[in-house]
Amino acid sequence: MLKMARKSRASGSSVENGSMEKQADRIVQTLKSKKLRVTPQRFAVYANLLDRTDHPTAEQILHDLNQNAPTSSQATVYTSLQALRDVGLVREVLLEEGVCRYDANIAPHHHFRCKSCGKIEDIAWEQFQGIDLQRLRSGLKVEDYELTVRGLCDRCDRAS
Amino acid sequence: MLKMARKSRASGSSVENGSMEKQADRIVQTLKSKKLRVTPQRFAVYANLLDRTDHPTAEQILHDLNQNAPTSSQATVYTSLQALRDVGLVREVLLEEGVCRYDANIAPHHHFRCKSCGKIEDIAWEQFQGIDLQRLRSGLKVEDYELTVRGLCDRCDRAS
DNA sequence: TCTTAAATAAGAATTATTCTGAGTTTATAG
DNA sequence: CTATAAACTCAGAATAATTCTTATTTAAGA
Ligand SMILES: [Mn+2]
Ligand SMILES: [Mn+2]
Ligand SMILES: [Zn+2]
Ligand SMILES: [Zn+2]
Repeated sequence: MLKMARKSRASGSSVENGSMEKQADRIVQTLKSKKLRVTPQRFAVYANLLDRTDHPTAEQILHDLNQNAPTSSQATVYTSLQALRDVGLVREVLLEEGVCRYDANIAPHHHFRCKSCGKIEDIAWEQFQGIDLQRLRSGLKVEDYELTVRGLCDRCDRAS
Repeated sequence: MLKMARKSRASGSSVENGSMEKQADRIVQTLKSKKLRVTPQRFAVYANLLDRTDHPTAEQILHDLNQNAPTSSQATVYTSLQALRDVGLVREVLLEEGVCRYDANIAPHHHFRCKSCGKIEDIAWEQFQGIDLQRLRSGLKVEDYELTVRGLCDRCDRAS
């Protein structure tokens, strides 16, 4: 069970290229910098999330990780996600009722969700500069904000 | 069980004032206009939601309605909310993981959520005019959007 | 290498929501 | 004012997502 993380840190086998190793090292350093122990399960969850941009659910991550060899239990995927969220390495994205999605992109950004296929896409922060939060009711102290845009993605728009 | 809706339509008793009646009539008309049958339970759910601005959960509505006499079952509160949402008379507000809140304010508006006490407050649509959706990646067809602002409310800001 | 606080995992528990099916009610048409 | 049929309600069962419990294992520092 430990193999994977070990392997990523040890100098790789024949087919592995250097960039994957470097990425693994970066993940290890990131976790350590947050005082999180580097376990194979936690590593796998975070690496998986960093590797995708589709804002998966816990269930989808679990399925993806265990699709070949068993890697993490359900409970561990949930607690890994909580730990990663608690230290600010991942955030949750709430756009549908009863569905909690996760995102390793912690830079401020907005989201677009296709009403037809459910696809979620990041919108760069710079896309919406003009937002003037000063005009909010006085008394409210703003810490952060985010825009949610809904509509049709390319594919679904064409199909309809 | 039927009493409440009947009473609201019949010419009122001694203590009732006219505006409550008118409000009840308006609700009845609104439901009819959406081709929803006017049942006491559905009326109660919608009236309750129109009467508050705190974006309650289904559970909170249920509790509120049944606090004196039994009014609606849990299943009925859920299906009433679904029916009201399906015809566009209420919308759901998703700001916390695993919590679905409801809102009878269907005019476009934004939300503020206090990170400390969880209070949710509406932000008028006009507050943020400057948002330029044209700058979105071409290919995405925008249908609507909403801003979520997080921070501290008056009370929590003062207390901290 | 030793030590131990932290993490994992299987399965039970909890919680929110939906489903089922039998009985009731609303709205309408005669 | 009835009769009728589709729509609705409700109790309780079912489902699904997430959390909890606890015994066992492990990462990482001394
Ligand atoms: Mn994102
Ligand atoms: Mn609102
Ligand atoms: Zn789509
Ligand atoms: Zn507050």
